[in-house]
Amino acid sequence: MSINVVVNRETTPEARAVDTGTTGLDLFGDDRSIVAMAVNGTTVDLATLVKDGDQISPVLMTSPEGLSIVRHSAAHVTAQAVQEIYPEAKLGIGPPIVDGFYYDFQMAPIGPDELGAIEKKMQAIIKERQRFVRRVVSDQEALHEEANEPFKLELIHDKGGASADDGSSVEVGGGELTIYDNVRRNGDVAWKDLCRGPHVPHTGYINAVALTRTSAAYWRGDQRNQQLQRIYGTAWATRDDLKDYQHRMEEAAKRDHRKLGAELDLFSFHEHVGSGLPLVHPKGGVIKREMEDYVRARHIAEGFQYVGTPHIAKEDLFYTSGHLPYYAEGMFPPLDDDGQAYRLKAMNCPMHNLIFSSRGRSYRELPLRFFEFGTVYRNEKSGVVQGLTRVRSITQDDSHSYCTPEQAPDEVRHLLRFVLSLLRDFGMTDIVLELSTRDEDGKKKDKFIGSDEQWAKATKILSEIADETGLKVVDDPGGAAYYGPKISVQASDAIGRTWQMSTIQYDFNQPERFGLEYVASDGSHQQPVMIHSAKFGSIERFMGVLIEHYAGAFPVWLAPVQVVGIPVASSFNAYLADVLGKLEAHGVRTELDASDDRMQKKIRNAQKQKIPFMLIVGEQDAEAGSVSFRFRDGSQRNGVPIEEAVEFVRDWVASRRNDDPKAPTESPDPVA
RNA sequence: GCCACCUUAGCUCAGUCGGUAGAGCGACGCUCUCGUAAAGCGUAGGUCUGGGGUUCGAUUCCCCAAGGUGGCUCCA
Repeated sequence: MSINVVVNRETTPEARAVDTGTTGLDLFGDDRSIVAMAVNGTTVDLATLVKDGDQISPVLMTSPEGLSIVRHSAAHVTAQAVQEIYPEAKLGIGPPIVDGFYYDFQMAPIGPDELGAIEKKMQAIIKERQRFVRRVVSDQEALHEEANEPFKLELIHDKGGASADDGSSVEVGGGELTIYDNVRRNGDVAWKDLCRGPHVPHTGYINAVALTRTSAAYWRGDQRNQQLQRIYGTAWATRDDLKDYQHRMEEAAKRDHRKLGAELDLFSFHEHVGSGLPLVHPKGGVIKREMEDYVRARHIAEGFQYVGTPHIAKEDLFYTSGHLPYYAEGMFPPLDDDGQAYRLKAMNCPMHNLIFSSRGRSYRELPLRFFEFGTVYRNEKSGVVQGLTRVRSITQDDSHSYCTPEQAPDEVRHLLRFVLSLLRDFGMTDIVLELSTRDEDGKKKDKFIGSDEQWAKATKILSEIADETGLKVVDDPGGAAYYGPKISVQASDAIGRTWQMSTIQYDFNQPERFGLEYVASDGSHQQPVMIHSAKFGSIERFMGVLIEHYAGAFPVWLAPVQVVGIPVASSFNAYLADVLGKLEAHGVRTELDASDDRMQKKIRNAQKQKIPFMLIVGEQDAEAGSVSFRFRDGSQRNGVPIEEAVEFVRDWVASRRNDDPKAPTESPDPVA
């Protein structure tokens, strides 16, 4: 194996001791390890990197570890630039994160306008190629050196209390305190920061960095603490990588469901309705209806019974369920009707419980599965609503399975398999499971009800079944519902962002609260276990995710308009209308573009609407009794006899396939 | 809920250092009847998000509200 590296032997004493016999190699590190960081340079054999028994770990700048080091170093340069411009700014923490880094400061609020000046200063620091020099200090020295940095002092006292998003401490670690100095060529220390490291050898390694946004963030992520100003940036090994990243962000913005929702006329929001309350337009309605129809049919096939419940109920019901007071702040305030308080429902389970208990239940009926599209209302805080992915009226494809304790594991297994198969039917295949459990270290223990034994048992069942799927399972301690642990399904969209979709929750509390029971085979009264599950989580969110997943180019079966007829001139309208009529007889959704636009313009419009089939007819097709296809990918299939074309489209629509129709590729040279 | 930023025609955006506004697309009308991503000409369309204040005068400056964007916190 060989890597590309560049040399500077003066970085550390350890590095100086290594003579690799090559040029262009930069070594840096600390007492425990020496690291060679590679950039685009000459190729060096790794064997030459071992000297006098020292093992040198090579880090490619483009590797995850290398990028993380580069980003963390970029965070330092950001902080250095900020303190040069705003000397009163106090340092929080500055860890690397996915695709970049941030640094928190206590300072007057800044906005995007200030970022340009900071970036300019950073470029100057980078140009100076200031060396990052690691220094081990005693607690006393650290306290003395960081006397002007109150947040760092707090970290020194706590020895590493602050953690980055990934849970690791970036400031303090390994049992000893270290300070990194940024040293100029002439030996002056330009800046320093309490930091665990490691860092790149010098600031010149940070050659592709950009500040991206500002924000406020609570010190140590706790709402009770003061808010600091956070500056986010992105950094990459090369400028090309940075450009690629920026390009990816632009592409992601293009498929933003909020933008596509307007462009494709799927849904809208109106300030007179309220934040987070979507209005579904006819074309969005088609998608919603197709989703619901399919999901309803699948549920019925899987043994669920379709039920219906009202949107409001007397407040007492939610006290019985425990949602009040546990979930009070997520619910809308009470509606008063002559002294009787009603609430908009924030969940469907209490009402399903009442259907269960409406008559005596036998063990022979179990598992009993109720399902509905229940719209629930959650009073999300003003800052959190976002497009369709975070709304205040949520249509859940909600089901509750009531079963005997013995049946519970199989029911969970059944539900999980069902959920995964449904997601696959919608083209979502990149799936990660999350196991949300009670917070065992007790910080929020009062948020959960039930005995330790119940929790342990339920958690064990879910954990084992999650593992059975062979999918990646991520732990989410403290993320459980108040009544029990849950498995949630995170699906990735086409550009790799993950979204929480489905959820399967094990509930031993509500059956007790509602006094649910069934008569067992021995005549005794027993309490069922209840399993909540939502397959899409919310129809709205899933629709938003689907829009982004397909970038608006829905598979044929979901496309609001499946076929558009485009006449070359208006004299072919009647001919096309006839063809479209044949398709509609098979349930195909069609439109005829009879506008005054040129054919080219109509194609452009259909293309922008991402309609899967364009049927084009001019004189040639009209005379031949045929039509010509143009597919979304731009490919064509011309002169197709009408009957064949109708059959082709009909079959495609009926198949619910998720791939995209296109012209058959030419067979590769049949004669030769 | 917190911080920053944003809100001008249906959409995307100019503009006014305080003197009540403009383009492109879209819509509508007319002409053209055309073979695979934008024909030409014309017309209509705005209490410059809402309310209050400062001012002779506010779309522009200040305050409040609503809605949105990016984060934080939260998310059954």
